[in-house]
Amino acid sequence: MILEKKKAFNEFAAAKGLRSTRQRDIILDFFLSTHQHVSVEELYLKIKASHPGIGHATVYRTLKLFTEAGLAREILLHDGQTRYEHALAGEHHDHLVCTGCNAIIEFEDETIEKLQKEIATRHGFMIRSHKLEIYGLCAECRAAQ
Amino acid sequence: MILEKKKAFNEFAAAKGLRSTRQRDIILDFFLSTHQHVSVEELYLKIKASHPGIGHATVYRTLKLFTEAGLAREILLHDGQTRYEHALAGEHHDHLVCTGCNAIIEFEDETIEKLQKEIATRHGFMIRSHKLEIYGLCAECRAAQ
DNA sequence: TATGCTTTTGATTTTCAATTTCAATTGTGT
DNA sequence: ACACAATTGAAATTGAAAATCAAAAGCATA
Ligand SMILES: [Mn+2]
Ligand SMILES: [Mn+2]
Ligand SMILES: [Zn+2]
Ligand SMILES: [Zn+2]
Repeated sequence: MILEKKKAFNEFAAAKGLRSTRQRDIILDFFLSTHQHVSVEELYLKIKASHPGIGHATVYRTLKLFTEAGLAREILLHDGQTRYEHALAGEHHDHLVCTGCNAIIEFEDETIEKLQKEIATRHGFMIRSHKLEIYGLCAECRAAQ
Repeated sequence: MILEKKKAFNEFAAAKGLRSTRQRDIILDFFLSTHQHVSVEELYLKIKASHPGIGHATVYRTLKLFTEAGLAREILLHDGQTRYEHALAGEHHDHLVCTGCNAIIEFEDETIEKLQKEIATRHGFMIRSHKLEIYGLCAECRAAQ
């Protein structure tokens, strides 16, 4: 799993003529070992603990590279922080976001996806991407009210 | 239409103990006479032309008030600028956003709304709001390719 | 292994939207 | 008119993200 992702990134880097650097290896290791939906700052701080030399800019740049390589997906929720999640080829999902505890629940709905395509067709629109986010309170936060 | 909105805001202001000010009247007039999905900066510049004294901060603050009052809805698309649209009581819609010409097409789909509720229920989640944005190219931008 | 060229890095600066600050101004009840 | 709280707006601040650029590192070649 992790090895496959590393291989995929190496192939992407080779195809693009990118150099292999210690920093990119470290950032990839940390990214692959995080939970989903990590923010750049969170990842940066985690890395900094054991690799104090690595800078903000490199983390920002490298996550963009991972996205380009298809390993990561950028998530922009309503809190002004860009987050990244692990992207799996051919996989797509949307998010339920708890405004109480910031938990994120993933879901997929084939019917919703299909209806979106129909709406786009009806308007002569060609879909490139979409985002569906449902904000509210998760079961625990509702109980804690 | 416009008079009703003004009345609605006055009632909200009265209930909240807000004072009636020249600035809020002006900003409301301009907001009500704009097209949909206006950014704060766009609205500020429009107002500034005839009312140079009005400041950024007041426009920001007042649009937040309109949102609280239910006259406006905040829209955060992928361009880093908060936009506001006219909110109509009981009305909801989502957006097709053209990345070519920045056109925004509105749509409603009862089935999608219903499916979202079902998904939320399945996860014990209480919905407070949601956003569905479909990004891509509108018919004209496709043709112009 | 050394050379030379190019990419990459990271401290720092810059950007930009949005918010905060706070002294001056304004609205409102008395 | 007065008192006092709310409001305003210029300016400063914030925070995320991008840009800058000299130094460091990677890599092809000798
Ligand atoms: Mn996810
Ligand atoms: Mn709209
Ligand atoms: Zn929660
Ligand atoms: Zn278009």
